[in-house]
Order: sequence, then structure tokens, then C-alpha cells
Amino acid sequence: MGHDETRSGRVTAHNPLGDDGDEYKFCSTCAFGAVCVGRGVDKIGLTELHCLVEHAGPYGAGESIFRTGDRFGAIFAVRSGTVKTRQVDMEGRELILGFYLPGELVGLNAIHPEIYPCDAIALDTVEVCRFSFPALATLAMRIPQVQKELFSRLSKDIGDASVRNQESSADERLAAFVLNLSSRYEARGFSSQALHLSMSRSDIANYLGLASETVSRVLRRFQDGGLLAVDGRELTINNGAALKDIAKNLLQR
Amino acid sequence: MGHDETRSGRVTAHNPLGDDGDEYKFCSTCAFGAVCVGRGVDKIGLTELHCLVEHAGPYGAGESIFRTGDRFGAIFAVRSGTVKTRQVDMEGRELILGFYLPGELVGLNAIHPEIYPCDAIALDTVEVCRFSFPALATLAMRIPQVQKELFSRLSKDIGDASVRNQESSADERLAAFVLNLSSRYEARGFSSQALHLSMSRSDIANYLGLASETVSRVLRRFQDGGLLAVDGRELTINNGAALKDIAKNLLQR
DNA sequence: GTCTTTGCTTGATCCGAGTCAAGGCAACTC
DNA sequence: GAGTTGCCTTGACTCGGATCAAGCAAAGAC
Repeated sequence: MGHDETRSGRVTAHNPLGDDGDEYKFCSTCAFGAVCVGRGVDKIGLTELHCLVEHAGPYGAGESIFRTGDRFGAIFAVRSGTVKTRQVDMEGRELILGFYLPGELVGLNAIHPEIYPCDAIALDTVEVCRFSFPALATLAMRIPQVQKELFSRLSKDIGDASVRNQESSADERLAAFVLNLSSRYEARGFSSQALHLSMSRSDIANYLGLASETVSRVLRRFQDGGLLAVDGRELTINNGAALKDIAKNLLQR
Repeated sequence: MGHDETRSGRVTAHNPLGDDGDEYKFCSTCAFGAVCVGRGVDKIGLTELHCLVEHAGPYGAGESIFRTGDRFGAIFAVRSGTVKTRQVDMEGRELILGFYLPGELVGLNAIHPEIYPCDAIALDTVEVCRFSFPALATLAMRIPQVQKELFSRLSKDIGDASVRNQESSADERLAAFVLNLSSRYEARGFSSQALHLSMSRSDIANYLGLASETVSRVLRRFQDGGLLAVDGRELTINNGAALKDIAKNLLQR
């Protein structure tokens, strides 16, 4: 055990995630790892994927994972907690681009400008997996499934961003927002009925292009109509069908 | 020349773009080809890229290049003319996702769903280059620059789509729209001052989330203020700086 | 304990842009 | 020529949601 320990200790010091055994187990619970496992990346590819991952965090609420203008070097998979991305304009006004739940990838919009075009900020306690993008791109050259996954994720984000663009009422937006969160939580094994809003009303409002007062009012109206129940940031969907009907023109295909 | 001609003739019959000599010249004027040339794809890679390209069109105004629900098989570079992409919701209302000028890529949002999520419709006489996506992805496995270009284009579209999402006044939107068109034309070697709007007022309105009447009124106000001159679909920018000031919060970085 | 601070809710008012309606102007057709 | 069609413009009215302004509750600070 003596000199082996020394050697692996040295390696680990430079690459703390180099231990495949632990890492394999570690990443089998990681969202992006699960994606790869689920979509048929072979075990060798998966191991290589793990070798280029770094576990980062925890970040406390309000801390940033990356900031506008930082040189782009990696994309991040949320491991736990919720992340928001935002831009701040010249007048200091915030524009929220998106919320990222466990299992979702942050930073794909930075590949092109080669600097991060937004801040990524933890809304609660957040852990992430960091994927060096040059390494990922290199791996994608050899493993078709990795390349395909990347293309697919990128393409999906284009579609998702487009959906938000249509003109629609506050009711439609909020119903769609709630249902979207619900289905994303469900896809990751959480409850689709009872959900926790990690973000403030004003974050939601900003994201949806509304005033926070409007968010309050619409949620209250939905609650009065029996569509859902809100208690602070805890939200329970009681009539998903009715919400779907309200949001039908905004729902992702 | 004799048997050479015969051989290349046979090949050409099955793959009409297989003749490298002609094709190289042909695609050196094609927008996507120019992109690759400009960014340093080597000649061998470029030749291979040309081999997987098919020239399609011309399409007349109103004809579609692909339609919602078609199985995704290729992305398209606009060669001449203007293309719009749109979705039609259950009530039959149109939602315009984007306009594509010569040199721009259409269909990137179809990679993920693996079917086209929208119609691509020619606004005037349109010619395109068709890139088989499986072939492109395969080429990307071997040629880093092709992979990089694809990642970059995809990432750029995410960023572009996000920008449109913020709440903003009709004036801001229209100023940003005009400037955006202007810079895109300029990037392709056209005039940045005098531009032709290939799309109707109602297409512009739809794209910007406004009513067509509002587009009329705002353009008129801009004209009265000396910012630009409109004559039907011909538009001349007279005071770009003032437009930039109006649009400053929406301008792409 | 009180005093702040922060986030959320509710009410009253106002304004930008949508909607409705009418009319203008080319480009075609017959 | 007159009529039709499609697109654009202009005016009058309406309304959804922003803004302004309180008020309230929970969580810290001291």
C-alpha cells in the first residue's frame, strides 16, 4: 500500500477526479453522467467522460459559478440546487435568461462568443460538474454519442429559447412556466405536483417579462380558481389540465 | 480528357456535386463554403464538405424549403434570397421565429427534436445549399474546424434567441430589428445603409411581438424624426447612432 | 424585546400598444 | 376603363399589465 498510496496521492493532487473507481460511482448519480449512461455511451467512453469532469461547489445562494466576460472554458451540469443566468444592462437592470435545475447544462451559450455572455448565479446551495469544453470537444471527435448529445443539447436550447418569444398574456406565461418547471422536475425524478420555487417572485417576473406584482396577482387568481396552491415558495399543482389549457399556445412540443 | 470525362460523368450522375473542380468554384461563392474557407478548414476538408452539399432551389416566394414535422435530415445555408421560419399554432396563428439572409443557416433547431419544428418559407426567390446532417456530423468527427463551426453556430443561435426575450418597447424592438438586419447585410457585403425588407410589415410585427399597425406607426415616427427613410419595402438608415441609442438595451453584444 | 431589511401581496392609477375600422395605393385581371 | 386583391397607413377607442404606493409577515440585527 505504501508506494502505491504515495503515487496515487500525487496524481490525485493534480487531478482529484482521476480515480476511476470512485469517480464512476460518483458520476453515476450525476445528471450528465446519467444522460450518457442512458443514451448508450459505452463504458470506456463514460470513463473518459468522468476523467474530464471536475466537481465544483458547493456555492452559496448568490455566489456565481461564472461571470459575464470570463473566458469560456467549460460547461456546467447542475448537480444539486438551482442556478439562474442573467445579464445586466448598462442601466444596471437585470435580465434573467434562464433557470437550471439538477441535470441541466449551463454555459452552452458561451461557446460562440468564447466568453460567458451572462452571469450564472446559485439561487440556493449548488453543486455542479464542470466539463472542460476543449476536452469535451476532443472526446466528441472520438465518441459519436458524445458529439450527438452535445449537438442535441445545443439544438434543444435554441428551440426552448424561441418558445419564450411569442407575445402572450401574463396568465399564459405563468401557466406555461409552472408546467415547464413541473415537467423538468418530473424528468429528474422529483414530484411533478409539489414543487419548490427556488427563485423570487421578481426573478420569475423578470424571466417572464412581467412585473412581480403581476406574478403575485396571477398566482393568486390561479389559486382562487383551484388550479394550484401557493404557500410562499411552495407550489402545488391541483389542476394541471386547466393550466395546460391556459398555456396551450406556449407549451413546448 | 476522354475517359476522364466519362468517369467523372458517371459519378456526377449519381452525385451531381461530385465534380470537385466545378464544385470548388461553385461553393467558393456559397456562404457556408465561404465561412469554412475563411476560418481555415484545409482544402481537403473543404473538398469533402463540398461533396456532401446539394444545391437546391430556386424556390418561389411562399414555397417551403421544409415543413413542420418533416423528418430532420439536413441543414440549409441560404445562398440567395430570404427565408423565414414559422410555427403555426392550434388556432392557426402564425409565429415567426426568424429571418435568414444569404450566408445564414436554417434548421439548426431541428437537430434535437429530429423533426423540423417549424416551416421554412421563401420570402422571395431563394436558393439554398443543403447539408446532409448525418454526413456533416461524420465529417465533424474528422475535421475539428467543422465541428467547431457547428458548435459555434448552434451556440450563437441560443444567444440570439435569448436577446429577443426581454420586455421592451415597440421603438426599441424596431430600432434593434433594423440595426440587426443592417449589420447582417453588411457582414455579407451588402450595403448597411440602404436595405430591402423582403418581409411584409405583418411578418415584422409578428416576429417582434407587435401589431402591424404599430410597425407602421413606429417606422413613420422614425422617419419623421429623420432616423431613417422608408419607401415601401426599401429602407434607408440616416441616423444609425440615434437608432443605436434607442435600441441599446437590445443590441447583440 | 424593538428595529430593519427583504420579499410578497393588494389596491389605485395610468399608459403603451392592441384592436377595430376606414381609407389609400399599387399591381393585376378582365 | 373599372374592379379586385393585397399590403400598408392612419385614426379612435380599449384594455392588460406596468407603475406607484401602502401594508404585511418572516428573518435577522442589536
